[in-house]
Amino acid sequence: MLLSRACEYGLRAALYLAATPDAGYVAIRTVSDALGIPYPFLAKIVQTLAQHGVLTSSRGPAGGIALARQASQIPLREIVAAIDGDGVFTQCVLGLPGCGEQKPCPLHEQWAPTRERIRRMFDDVSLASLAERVRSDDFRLAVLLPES
Amino acid sequence: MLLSRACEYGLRAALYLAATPDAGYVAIRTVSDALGIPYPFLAKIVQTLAQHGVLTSSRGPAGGIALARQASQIPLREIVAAIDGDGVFTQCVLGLPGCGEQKPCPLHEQWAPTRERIRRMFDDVSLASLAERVRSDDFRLAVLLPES
DNA sequence: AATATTTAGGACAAGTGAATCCTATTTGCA
DNA sequence: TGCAAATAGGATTCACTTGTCCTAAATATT
Repeated sequence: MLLSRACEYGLRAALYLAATPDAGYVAIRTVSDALGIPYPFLAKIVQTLAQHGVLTSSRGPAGGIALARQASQIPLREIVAAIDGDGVFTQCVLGLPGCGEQKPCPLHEQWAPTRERIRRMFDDVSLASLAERVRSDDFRLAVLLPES
Repeated sequence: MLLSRACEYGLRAALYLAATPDAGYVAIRTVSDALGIPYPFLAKIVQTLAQHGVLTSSRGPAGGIALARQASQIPLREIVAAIDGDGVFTQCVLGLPGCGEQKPCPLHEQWAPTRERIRRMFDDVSLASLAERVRSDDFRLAVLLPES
């Protein structure tokens, strides 16, 4: 698994927010119901994203969560880094600490450019670039679409 | 983390065997000592690799483990698949089951080719293509080189 | 002011991966 | 044949991720 489950949930929730036209606060419960994610777990995850400045939140009635910035200003990498850290984009594929140009592992030469491509994908793709797809019915964020 | 720790250990052990000139059976203890991997854990991992036909093993004195085939005939992917399964090469980055061309997730278009590149790297690189590097002193398989 | 609604956050429980332990079995050698 | 050395495999422990629960704090509405 490239990303932890928490990270998958966090990305899907952020994409849901980016695709929601209104843009006011959305209750976590609404998101967890729509995406089929356990509510208490998602609440923890968005809390982390709020602490890292990806989301803002408000308590009370009419409260909920919202993107902290325009969706075009939030690359996917920021969400991954907030939840899983940036190890996916930086670490040795064999898990050797300090693997780099000086003392590389035998796979470094092949892995470094591959890893770079992964990083570039998460850097270049923003929530905005995917929001339109989410809104269309040809793509999905949940295992089964909410209403059938 | 792309690969589980068990998988990292398995790859390093297989690379160690591929780089060992002799090619007789090597004791698991020898490998675990050389690479700084906990012996009982590595014993389990190589057991899995033997069950999948990547390694052969022999008990008793002068026993140990050895590559089941020529190193050039063992792509890295086979080792990864034996330990972690092939989910890394096939699954949706958002964890959505059945994500594919029909009902893709919003990231599918970007992820599919990236994932394909990862797969190709593990398919194209064999143990043999790395063995020479391991033998040289410019690459390393352990956190600290055994003898200093 | 009181109340209902919602997030914040700590503590807890369950499940999975990482690592260990112990016994059985195989094998080479004296 | 007996012994020592090594893997095989099941059971167990430990740690971390996943998921739940409960109380506190904030906020909108009446």
